Amino acid sequence: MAAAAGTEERGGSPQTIRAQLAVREMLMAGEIRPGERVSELAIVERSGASRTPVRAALMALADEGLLDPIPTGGYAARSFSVREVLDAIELRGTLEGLAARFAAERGASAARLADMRATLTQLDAVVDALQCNGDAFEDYVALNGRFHAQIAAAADSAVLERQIERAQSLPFASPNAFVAAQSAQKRQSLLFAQEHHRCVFDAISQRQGTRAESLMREHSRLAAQSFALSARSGEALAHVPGAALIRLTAI
Amino acid sequence: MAAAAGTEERGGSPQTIRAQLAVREMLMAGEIRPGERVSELAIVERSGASRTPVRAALMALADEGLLDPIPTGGYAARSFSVREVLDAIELRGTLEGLAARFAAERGASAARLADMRATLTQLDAVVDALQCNGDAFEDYVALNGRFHAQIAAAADSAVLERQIERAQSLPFASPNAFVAAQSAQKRQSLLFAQEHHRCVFDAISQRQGTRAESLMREHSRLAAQSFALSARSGEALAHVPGAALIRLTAI
DNA sequence: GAAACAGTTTATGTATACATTACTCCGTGA
DNA sequence: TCACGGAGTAATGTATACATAAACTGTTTC
Repeated sequence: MAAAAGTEERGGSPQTIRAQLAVREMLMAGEIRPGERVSELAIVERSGASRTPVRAALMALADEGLLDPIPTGGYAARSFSVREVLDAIELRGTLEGLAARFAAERGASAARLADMRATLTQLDAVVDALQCNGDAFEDYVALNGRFHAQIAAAADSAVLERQIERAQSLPFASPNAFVAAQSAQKRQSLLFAQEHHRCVFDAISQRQGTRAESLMREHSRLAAQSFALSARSGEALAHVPGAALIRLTAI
Repeated sequence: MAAAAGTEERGGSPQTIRAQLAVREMLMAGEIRPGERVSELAIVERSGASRTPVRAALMALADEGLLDPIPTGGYAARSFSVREVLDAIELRGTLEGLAARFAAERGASAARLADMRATLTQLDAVVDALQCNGDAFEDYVALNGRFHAQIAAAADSAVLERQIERAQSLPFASPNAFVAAQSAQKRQSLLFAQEHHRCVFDAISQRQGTRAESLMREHSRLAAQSFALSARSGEALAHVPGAALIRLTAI
């Protein structure tokens, strides 16, 4: 379900999608371990689709970064180091920073700004609720993702939006989603994050491109720090298993 | 040949590569016009490969941004506006700016720095030669591409390097390659570009991350201006045909 | 006992046949 | 003349059969 939120309008044929989901499930369930070869036949048996759409699914997943092509043929499940995760977070922040700049310089429409403001208001409510219980965390993830997507869209650049989508599709773009709600410290960082969101929004609506960009990058640095902290405290493994990485977006 | 320089180690099966080349050739030759549907059967007849590898090739090209998926199935040749080209150039500059920062902050190895210095020296010679005749322009494109690739590699981040590769693979990332040599004004801009290259290199070797990043972004702005000028003077079309866009890298 | 070679098995690369869907064209009716 | 509908065609989606290459295992030899 969490995965579905990020892949709402995934293009592709029905059987190809089924095969993709099967691979994701197998990775989540740990049936395929990092570094291990992903056999076409195994996916065929699991998904019920034939080899052609399975091949298409594997190609797409490899392109997404979830699988690694093997030189002699076929694919292997990838594993990720903490440093790679940090790089991915910074990369995403850089791209979204550029988007924030574009949104500010090109002048986001009043309708877009209103939408973003609405999202921020909803986020406020969810963050408040999170101070009491952790149940609303899925909501936070969804709303946060929406806000970031709204900025990417406000940049009004299909080229950039596409690239951001790709950077997000990196499974490790922000894998701290599911740990972030665990400690009080993390909840506190969500308050900071929400403050950042508001600052970025203000900069965009005031057409301050440079400021919007640097704020967005600073925002991503918070996410990186938060993840680095988790990694150091053992909440995240040095080599995070692919299973845990399907989760999406936070901070 | 120019295309081959950028796609040296393209992975994939033999027949898939043949099919990809066939599509590129058909786009270059204008046999497929922007917006037009790319028929699988046409590629099959042209390339000699069967439908399975042709499908794989089309998927890869669509992923590269050269083709657009049609909702009901199949792909269409894309066309690009001047603004999209400018966005792509700025995007690439932003990513390479981040790479320059990483290279500076993480400390590129002496060997890497020596390699970059060697490339710069060769570039100097080629730029000098270009002041006399335009024959050496292919060399300039190749060397320039190598320098940029060296920076991407010096960042020592597989995640970022991969993303840069993708941004470069956008066919319109810097399509002014083949027009840049035409006028004396353009040749002059290559001198500026080379000056930028040296500045970026100095910043990296002096471990000045922020300066390296901003210099790289400024460098990309030069490329954007150069292209914008070409576009305004009619050297580039408002909607550049895909044919002209297979060319790679300049400035 | 270890290493190398050969045979077998299993995997992917490739080709093609079949099914299904979308688009087009022609005809009929208003 | 225009609009609606149906049939035909051509496209992609899917499945499977075949070819080839790689990996593994077993045996043999040093």
